[in-house]
Amino acid sequence: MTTRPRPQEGDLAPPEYDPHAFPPFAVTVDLAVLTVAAGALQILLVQRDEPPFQGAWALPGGFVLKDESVEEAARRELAEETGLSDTTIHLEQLATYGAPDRDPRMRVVSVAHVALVADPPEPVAGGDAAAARYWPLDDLDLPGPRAGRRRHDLVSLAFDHAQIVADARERVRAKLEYTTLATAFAPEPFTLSDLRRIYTAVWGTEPDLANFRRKVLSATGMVVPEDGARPSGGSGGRPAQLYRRGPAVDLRPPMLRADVAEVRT
Amino acid sequence: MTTRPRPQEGDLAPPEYDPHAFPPFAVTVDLAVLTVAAGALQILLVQRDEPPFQGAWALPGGFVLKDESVEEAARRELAEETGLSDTTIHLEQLATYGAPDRDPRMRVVSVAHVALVADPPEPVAGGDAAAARYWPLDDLDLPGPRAGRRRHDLVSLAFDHAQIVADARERVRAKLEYTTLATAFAPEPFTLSDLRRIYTAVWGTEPDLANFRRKVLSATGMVVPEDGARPSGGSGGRPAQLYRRGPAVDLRPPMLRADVAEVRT
DNA sequence: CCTGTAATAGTCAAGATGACTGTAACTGCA
DNA sequence: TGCAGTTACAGTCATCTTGACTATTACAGG
Repeated sequence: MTTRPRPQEGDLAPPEYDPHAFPPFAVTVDLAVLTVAAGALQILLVQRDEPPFQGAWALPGGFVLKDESVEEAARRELAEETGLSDTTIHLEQLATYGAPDRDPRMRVVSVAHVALVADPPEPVAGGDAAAARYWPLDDLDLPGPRAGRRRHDLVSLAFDHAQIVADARERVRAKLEYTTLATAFAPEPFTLSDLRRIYTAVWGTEPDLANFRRKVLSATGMVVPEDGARPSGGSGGRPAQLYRRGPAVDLRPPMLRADVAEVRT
Repeated sequence: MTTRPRPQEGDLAPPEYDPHAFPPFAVTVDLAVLTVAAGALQILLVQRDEPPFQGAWALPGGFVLKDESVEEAARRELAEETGLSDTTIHLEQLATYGAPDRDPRMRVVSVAHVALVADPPEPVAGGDAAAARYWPLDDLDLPGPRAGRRRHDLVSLAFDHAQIVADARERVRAKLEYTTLATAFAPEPFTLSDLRRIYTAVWGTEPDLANFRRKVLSATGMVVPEDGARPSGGSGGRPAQLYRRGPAVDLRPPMLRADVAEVRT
């Protein structure tokens, strides 16, 4: 049995109820705000204005306040950092990161979230950030196999945020397989080519054009055709049918990536 | 902008570094320790010995200590509650639950984990628990559709633990589809019938016998045959080939459940 | 009106799945 | 010893899905 630390004063724990001593933690939310732009998966980062990791790029985030839930804190930070207060934005919990030394200042447990936005506005640098912008994930120094880029060309991230970004990417890659989540990346209305470009950007491989169409259209409820106007492409070629997001959330059977290793460690 | 609470004294946050005020939280881990026994998916619960929810059944868990990671806390609690200190036990993070009122005593954020154990020993009731035992999930009052049981026949859980258990079940059901995780429920060595009984218990539906065999055996690295002894069944019938867990973790293409609704909200 | 480009439609073989039927190897009992 | 019951294992066949292609259609621009 491990020894428990001594009791701690705190206005949240009335003495008559407090059953045990407990160590106080700061709880934060970190946001992996992802979008697809210029054919690449991109993520919102803010440049830190103060130590530690001053000048380094980090995920936006902040403390969970006294009277809000973790989910509410994530929505609030998302609105503050992106200007997107839309409650229809896809936001889901990713995982919680709680190594004792992940923040040198104090004991912080961070609940990371993934948000998927279509066509976001320019981000605003908040109070504690020198700058804010979207970065292609291929430009970041993330754990795991790097595809032929030298390390010093890559942006390195503060704290354990590289791990969080890598986990977020894997989550999204997997979810494109067995959910209709790709539609959350596309501004409405969209064409099937738009949707395929999203898969290409996220997976790094290009699904076969005709088979992709067949799969998406046969998946009931993934997309619904937008009747009426089907504007000209603009760049030559036959104008495409427009679609909106459908009510389905699962994609069954899934659309599998080709090149995933069978054995993972 | 929300007003931030006033600074708080704490030995973890040296004043010269502390950049912001932050509200202190207790951080706990909750464990959903699952096993398959008597043809049913079962979960380890402890009976609470003190208020709130005195006498009610709850998930085992405890505080994350000052110098351990969240994962270490989960492993420690798992060993304390089940007597299983084996590091090979499958333990993964589920989600974090942080509603402000989830514990009436104080502000607690809990990182829930799922553990899968094969053939666990009798649990020991720890210091703050009156009893500890495995319960079939079908006997618990969980959110979501209840299959023809009257509510007052069911055990209700403390705090938001019913939601956590429901989420844990859905996680495990889904993971049996696209990973080889079912083997974690089976004591080694096991037969293919043992493995099929696990799918039956977790999903609530019985995969076709022959097709299940074909799928598992054609999935490279899911199981490896145990050569040598193939003991008699004991209960009549042809003795079965024995297997051990293979190195593969993913099951591609997945083995899909039949009856999942296409549209989820 | 011809050419380039992108969208859409269809074809065909290979692979995977669902629903079966048949055979083998054991135990227990008459 | 042999028969019935039980479980494991093997194989078949139609259907569904996928991967890899090949047309055809509808536009823009010269």
